[in-house]
Amino acid sequence: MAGSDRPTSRDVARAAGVSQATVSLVLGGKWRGRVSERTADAVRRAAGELEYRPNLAARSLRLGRTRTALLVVPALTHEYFARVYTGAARVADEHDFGVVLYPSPEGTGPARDPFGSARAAIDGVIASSMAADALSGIADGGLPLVMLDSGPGAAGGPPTVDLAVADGIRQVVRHLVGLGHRRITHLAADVDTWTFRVRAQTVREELAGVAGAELATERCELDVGPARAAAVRALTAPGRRPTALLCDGDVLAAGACKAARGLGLRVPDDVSVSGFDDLSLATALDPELTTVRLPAEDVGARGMSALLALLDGAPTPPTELPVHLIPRASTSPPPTD
Amino acid sequence: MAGSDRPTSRDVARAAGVSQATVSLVLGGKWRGRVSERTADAVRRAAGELEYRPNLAARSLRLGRTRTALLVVPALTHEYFARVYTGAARVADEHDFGVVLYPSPEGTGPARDPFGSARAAIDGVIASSMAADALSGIADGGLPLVMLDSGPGAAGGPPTVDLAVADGIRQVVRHLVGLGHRRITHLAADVDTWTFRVRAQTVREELAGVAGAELATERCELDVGPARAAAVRALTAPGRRPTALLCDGDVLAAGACKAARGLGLRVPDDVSVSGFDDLSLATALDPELTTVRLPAEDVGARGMSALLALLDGAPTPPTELPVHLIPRASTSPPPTD
DNA sequence: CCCCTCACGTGTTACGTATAACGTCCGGGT
DNA sequence: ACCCGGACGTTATACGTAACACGTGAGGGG
Repeated sequence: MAGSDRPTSRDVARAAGVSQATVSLVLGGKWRGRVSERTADAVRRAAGELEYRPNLAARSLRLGRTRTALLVVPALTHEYFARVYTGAARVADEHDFGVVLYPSPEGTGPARDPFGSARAAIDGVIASSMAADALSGIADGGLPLVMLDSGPGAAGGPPTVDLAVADGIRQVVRHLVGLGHRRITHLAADVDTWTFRVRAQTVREELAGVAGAELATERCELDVGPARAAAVRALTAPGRRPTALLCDGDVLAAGACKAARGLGLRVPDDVSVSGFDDLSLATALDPELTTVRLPAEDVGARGMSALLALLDGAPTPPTELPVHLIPRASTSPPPTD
Repeated sequence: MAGSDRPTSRDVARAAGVSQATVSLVLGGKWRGRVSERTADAVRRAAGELEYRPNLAARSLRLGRTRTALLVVPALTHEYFARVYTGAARVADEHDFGVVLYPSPEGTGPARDPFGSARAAIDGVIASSMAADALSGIADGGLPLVMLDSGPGAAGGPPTVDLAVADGIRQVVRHLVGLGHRRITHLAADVDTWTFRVRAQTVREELAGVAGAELATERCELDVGPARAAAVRALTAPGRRPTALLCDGDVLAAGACKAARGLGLRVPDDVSVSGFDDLSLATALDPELTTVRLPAEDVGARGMSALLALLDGAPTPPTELPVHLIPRASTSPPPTD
C-alpha cells in the first residue's frame, strides 16, 4: 500500500485545508503574527495524524545547511574518543543535529579529503587531538571548526575545548610526592600532540620544585606491549630503581603493572603506578589504578555546543574543563628499604 | 573570493561548454553511447579544475535515496561495538556510503523513535545485538534491515550476520576440560540477547557430555564490579570450589580475576579464568586472558555488505563468521590437590 | 465614503541534481 | 530524392522545502 511513501508537507496542507506554505511556516515555528492559532493547531494536528516528517534532503537543499557535524577522532576504539563522541552526539541530538564520524583508518588523521563525495554534507567540524597542520585543509575550506584537546589556540583561531591536563599532572605529582616518592620515572606516550607535550613539561616543572627529586623519562607507543617494555627499561636502568611510574595513560599503566610483576615487584608495595584517563580499564586492573578522571563526555558536549554557537555567530570563548585525581590502590608510600 | 560557494554542476557545464545535463551524465557514469569521449573528457577536466563536488542534498532529493545507513549499537563505549562500527564504516566508505550511529544513551536500545529525525535521511538500518522486538518499529516502517549477532532469523526475515558463538564456547569448554577441569562455574551475563542465550545453552550441552563434570552458573550484569561479586559467590559457594570460571566476556573475566585475588587465590594456579571477546583488555590484564577472539570488524563489514546487497535487491544469505580460542596465561591445569 | 493598515494566508520561486523526452546532424540504404 | 536511424547533446521537469512577495477582507481613522 501507500505506507512506504512518506507524506510531504503538501499532504499535510491538503489534510489541514491550507496551503503548503502555511504548513512550512507553522512547522518551522516562524508563524507568530502570520497564522492564527486555530489554523496553526489544525496544521499541527494534521501533521500528527499523518506522522509527517520533513524531508531532510529537501530542507538541506533549500537552506544550504545540513544540521550535521563531522567529528574527527584518531580512533573510535579508544574508549576516550568513544566517550567524546557520546557527549557530542547527546548535545547534537538535543538540537536536532546529526554527527558523523570521520572514518579514519586507525590513527591516521584527515589525510584523505573530508569533503569526498561519500561523506555527508557538513556544516562544521569538531576535531579532537589533532595536530593543527593536519587540519589545514578544513580551515582553508572555510568550514567552521572547533578543536578539542589541542591547546589554547591563537586568538582569532578556531574555538577550543581543552582539559586542564597540566593541573591533572600536577595533582598526580603532588600525590606521589606527598606519599614520599622522590625517584619517579615518567612513562611518556611517544605522540606529538598538545596534551602529551603539556604532560611532559608539567612533570618536569612540578618536580623541579621538589628537593631531592629525580626524574627520568621513558618514551613508548601508546599501547600495552610497548609500555611494558619501556617500564622494564625504567625499572632495570642502572642506578637506584624508581619508586613510582607516572604513566601518560591507563593503557600505559597497565603495561607498567605487567612489567613490575614480571620483574617480581609488587604494585604498589615495591613500585607505585599512576595512570591517566580513568578508563574502565582502571578499575578492571588489580590493583585498581590511581589515575586522573577526564570528563570525556563533557569535552564532546562542550565541543558540540561551541560548534553550534559558532554556527550561530555567537562568541565562543575557549573552554577548559577541570580534571580530578582519583586515588586508588596502585599507589602507596615507597618502600622504606 | 568566491571560494566559499561551492561550484555546481551548472558551473562545470559552463566551463566545459556543455549543458548541465551532460555534466550529470558524464559524472554519473551513464554516458556510454550518449556523449563522445572528447566531450566527456572536457567535462571531467572542468570538474577537476573547479574541484566540483556534487551537492548530496540535491542528489538525495532527486533520487529519494541518501546513501547513508544507520548503525544501531547498544553502546559505542564497548570496544566490541566500536570495532563493529569501524568495519561497517570501512565498507560503507568503499561504496560511497555514509554511516550514522543511533545516538542511544548508554545501554538503551532504540526505545526512542529512530524515525525521529534520522529516518528521512537513511536508506537502511544495521542493528547489532538487539532484541528482535525492539526493532519492530523499523521493520514495520519498511526500511531495509540487517541484524547482527541476533541469531539466524526466520526465513524471509531480515538478513543476518552472526558469530559462531556456540562453536567459540565449545572451544573454551574443550580447552578447560582438556586441561583437566571438571568443576566449572559459568559466569553468565544477565542480558537477554541471542548471543548470551546461546552461550549458556552451549556450556550446558557441551559439559553434559563430559564424565564427572559439574556445572554451576552465576549471573551478573555486564560490568567489572558485579562480575567480581558474582565470582566471589562462585568461589565461596558451599561444596567444593570450582577450578575454573568460564566468563561471558573479558570484562567479566577481569572481575573474576579480582575476586580470586581478593580471596587469596592465584590465577591460574588456584583457579583458571577464561574470557570472551578478546578486547584489548585481555592482554592488559596480568595474567593475560585466555579468551575467544571475535572478528568484530568483519561483523560490521559483512553487515554493511549485506545491507548494500539488500538495497540492490540481491540475495543476502545468512552469514556466520568463525571465532577462535586464544589460549593465554589465565588458564592452566587445575591444582592437583 | 475612501483609503490605509493590519491580520492572515497564498502563489511562486529557487535550491542542485538526474533523467525522460526531445531535437539535430549526417551517412547510407532503397 | 527520401526516409531512417545512430551518434551526440539539449531542454524541460520533478524531487520537497523555505521564504519572499503578494493578495484579500475587515476595521478604523480622516
